[in-house]
Amino acid sequence: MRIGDLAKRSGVSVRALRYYEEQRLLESTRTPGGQRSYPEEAVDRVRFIQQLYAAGLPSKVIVGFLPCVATGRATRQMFDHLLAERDRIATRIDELTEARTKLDLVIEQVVTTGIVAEDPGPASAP
Amino acid sequence: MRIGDLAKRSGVSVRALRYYEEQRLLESTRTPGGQRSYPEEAVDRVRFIQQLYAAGLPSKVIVGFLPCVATGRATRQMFDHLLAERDRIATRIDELTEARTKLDLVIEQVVTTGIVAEDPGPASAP
DNA sequence: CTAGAACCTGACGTTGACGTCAGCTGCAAG
DNA sequence: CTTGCAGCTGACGTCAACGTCAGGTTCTAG
Repeated sequence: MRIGDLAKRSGVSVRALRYYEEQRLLESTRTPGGQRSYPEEAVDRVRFIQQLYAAGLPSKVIVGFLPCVATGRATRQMFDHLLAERDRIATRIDELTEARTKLDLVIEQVVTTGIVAEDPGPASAP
Repeated sequence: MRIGDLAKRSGVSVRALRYYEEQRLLESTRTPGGQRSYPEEAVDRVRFIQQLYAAGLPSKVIVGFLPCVATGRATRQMFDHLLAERDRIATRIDELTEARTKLDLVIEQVVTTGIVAEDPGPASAP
């Protein structure tokens, strides 16, 4: 598969894929002409990388994790790191849940207080 | 309350608070000497801002929301915007949950496959 | 009254994940 | 063969949310 196809199938830009390679997150073989070629599994791998990015992990951390993912083995240090990041994500989920709840409150407030036709202005009495 | 106290109490840096003011997220009165002074509610407000930041909302969007929060009123457009952001956060939560699940799988894999004393190296058979 | 901690503005630096542009090359179709 | 899209490298640009430094002012404890 060529880089443009992988980009479309995984939903990221061509530039992003080259960046991932630069960061050693993604490998490719090359055609005799020097063009990148990817196997099918690359699609899943890119999606996985995107998920970890979305979870707030920087590329250097992801690079450290990929061997564990591939082999199922890890040093003590990497294992602890895995646990720590898992907890960080869990915490993040809690924060987001709280934020969503607060937004829900605001939305409900707006619904019961009323939707206004024009700009409410700088919050003074009519 | 002075800026240093607010920083400690809300857990953000002094620089961040000045930045919030610059972005019109936070107001302050000034002492005759020109120093910022905050009321008690500022602590909650800063925490709220932090939560929205953590949820991935950029400052310009937050600025738009603050009037709704304060007044409970919104234009149709702002209301739709609120709903959209709420959904974005919900989606984000789902993504994070999936990422956590995947990390859990990796962790379990490592636990059952074994923790290794040294660097596992470039993934070859022993 | 004075030392020094806390504050002020203004401006430049940082970081990560790409976007974008330039200039060149590979490759499949007609 | 040539057209032209897709790909290549290299390098600079961007954007947000601050960090940090300089050079000066205000506040407060003693």
